[in-house]
Amino acid sequence: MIRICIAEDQRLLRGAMASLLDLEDDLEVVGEAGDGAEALALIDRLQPDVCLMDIEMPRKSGLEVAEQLKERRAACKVIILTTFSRPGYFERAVKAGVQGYLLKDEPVDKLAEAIRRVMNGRREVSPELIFGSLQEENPLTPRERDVLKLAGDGQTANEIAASLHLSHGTVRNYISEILNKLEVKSRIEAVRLAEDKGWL
Amino acid sequence: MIRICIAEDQRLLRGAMASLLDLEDDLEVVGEAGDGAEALALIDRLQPDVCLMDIEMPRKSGLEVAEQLKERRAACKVIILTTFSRPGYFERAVKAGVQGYLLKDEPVDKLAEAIRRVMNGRREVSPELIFGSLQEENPLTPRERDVLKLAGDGQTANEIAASLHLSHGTVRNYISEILNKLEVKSRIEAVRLAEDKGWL
DNA sequence: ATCTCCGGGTGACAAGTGTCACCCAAGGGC
DNA sequence: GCCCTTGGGTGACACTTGTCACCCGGAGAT
Repeated sequence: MIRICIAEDQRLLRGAMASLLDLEDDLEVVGEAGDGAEALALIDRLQPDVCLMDIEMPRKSGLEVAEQLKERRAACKVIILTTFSRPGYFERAVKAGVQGYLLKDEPVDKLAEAIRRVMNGRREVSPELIFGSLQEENPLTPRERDVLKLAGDGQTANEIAASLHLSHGTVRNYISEILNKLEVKSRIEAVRLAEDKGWL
Repeated sequence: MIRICIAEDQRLLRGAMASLLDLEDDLEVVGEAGDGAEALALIDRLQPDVCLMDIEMPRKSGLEVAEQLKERRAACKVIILTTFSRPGYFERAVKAGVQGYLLKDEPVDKLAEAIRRVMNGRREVSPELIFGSLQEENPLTPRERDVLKLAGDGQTANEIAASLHLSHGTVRNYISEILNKLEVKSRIEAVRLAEDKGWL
């Protein structure tokens, strides 16, 4: 019997997946979590074989949870299950050593099969990921990311400078550099593009 | 037997809901669509009793579909099923005469019940909507919305002016007005806020 | 010990942004 | 006929943005 935890913030989808997986003879959903922090606690307590993990959840993202599980050398395997085929997310997930990365666009019947295959030591990845995203890695340095995040909140160059203890001019240099790395003409486009790719 | 169509772009959720609803004796899922245009065609062809409708879908949003069904005086009832409790969406849905508006955060078991109640002539609305959103109506005029949308794509005042056949100065007046209606300091914040509220 | 790279900084310029006061024409209401 | 609102416009001002050329000091490589 494979013991499963589900971490997913949309109650509807979470409940629906749990009901369906429970119908399978060899699968058992032992716990459900509605956010990342809860998921981590649940896995600690229940020691399931595998966890289906959404990425964008309140309190702690699925990627953070996966990273922390890796740190603690937890036995629980992780299958990321998300809407987004953002290259940045995928890259981070792989580095966190997850066993699977599936898109919510996959048909339901693939789900149980994927879980079984992962339990047999295989890796499961939705094909879109390999094509679309690989090798399109994050061109932004950590500092540039900091700047861009704040710009995304609508902060002005001066405000960003204050938040980051930099000078006003330096911030503008960073932004200028970001714009030409991303090949766009304004902060707004840069923020949109970076968010879209999961580069934050 | 209640005949149901499901319009939802996430295949996983769509499939899961279909399987679960089909387990109920009095419900039958007769069709599934992955985008708005497909949904409209499907409803035309199959004449189901009720349609579960996501909002943010490719090609045509669930709100557009609902509006067009109303225009054609279609018999099919509509239950909106979405992640977003955006006031603007809810308002539009009500105007389009939908019978239900549920959040994907609802537990699964509510779903079948909601469908039955709607078929009995009742209205079904997730409680969050009433509180959070009502009476927080869109403060933007149609023209202001046009301007803000383009600004959201990263267009400059001049570009927006050209797209809308306005003068550069007028565009800036609009933006200035938008900023103080929305009580924010920059276009970026304005775009974020408006998108978040569903005011587009 | 020198060289080069890198994070950070400066100053100047052109263009874009936000604000404000004010203008004009077309309707609507009365 | 008059008043008021509405959509659009102008011009000026101060500030912010984006770009560019160039400077500085510390760390690594050789």
